[in-house]
Amino acid sequence: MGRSPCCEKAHTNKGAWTKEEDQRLIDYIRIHGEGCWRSLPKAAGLYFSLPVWLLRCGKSCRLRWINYLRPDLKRGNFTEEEDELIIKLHSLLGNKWSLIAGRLPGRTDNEIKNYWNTHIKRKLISRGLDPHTHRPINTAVKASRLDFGNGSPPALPVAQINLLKPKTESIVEDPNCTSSGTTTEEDPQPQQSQKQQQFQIHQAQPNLELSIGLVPFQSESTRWSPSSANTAESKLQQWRSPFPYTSAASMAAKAVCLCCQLGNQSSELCINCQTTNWFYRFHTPLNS
DNA sequence: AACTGTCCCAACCGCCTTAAT
DNA sequence: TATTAAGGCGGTTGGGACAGT
Repeated sequence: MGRSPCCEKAHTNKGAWTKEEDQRLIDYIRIHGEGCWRSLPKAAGLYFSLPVWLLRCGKSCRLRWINYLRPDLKRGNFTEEEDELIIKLHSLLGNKWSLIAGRLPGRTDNEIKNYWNTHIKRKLISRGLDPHTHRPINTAVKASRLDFGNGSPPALPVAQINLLKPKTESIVEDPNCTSSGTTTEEDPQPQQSQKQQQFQIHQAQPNLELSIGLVPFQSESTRWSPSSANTAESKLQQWRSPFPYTSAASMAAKAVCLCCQLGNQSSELCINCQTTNWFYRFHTPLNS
């Protein structure tokens, strides 16, 4: 019945890896390649090997290889370009670290996750942006009241307006707020209850999950296929596909310009999007 | 020098999905 | 088809490094 266990859990090592363990793992993967972590520990002599008992489960081997030993890892500090790209990708994908890592060659999901929690969060806060929602912290509630200054929102193509329609449920979790509960830098809650706030914001704001379809010039059928439309990967694909990006910076910059295009079809990078990750234009009068 | 607090990151934990039996 | 464990992922934690007192 079922699979046989890869190792005896009671006899596995935990904690920091030794150089010897690392070397055995590297040697094995150099010869046999990645994959089949299940059989690796025994084959690599990491499991029940004498004279030194080095006991690691396949899961631990995989983690060690992916996050630390892989030869294609970049190491070193993140560049400004990488910072911005991570911020842009996070605004689209949320805490999908593996997807974000997939767009940053040489970086691991664990590395990006750590870097986000230790650096970028603070960076966004210092810019006055909520690291969960990527919206301006102080204007979030005010902006939710749909004050468009001249009394009407910026013009959007009809198909895009449909995509931006809020869901019909009265209270729905913000899809961009599914991140960890570890953050402690939250602003103090105002008098209003959280549910009331969610309701109010949700009533007034575009559905961010849907608004991610940043592909104004694709046909409706290719942009919104029901089977794939809701996955983070498909959103990213939709966002990325029309442009042959040549660098992280151009990729990130183009993403912002796309946001502008939602409103005015202009290829110019608007100043509001530059400073507020494009949410600005939906919440605040452009000329105020 | 010793202590304390903070930062950082490697590694672990637990859950969900996929695949083997 | 049911069962079971591997694989993969995001969240969390432990401990070393460092700075300040």
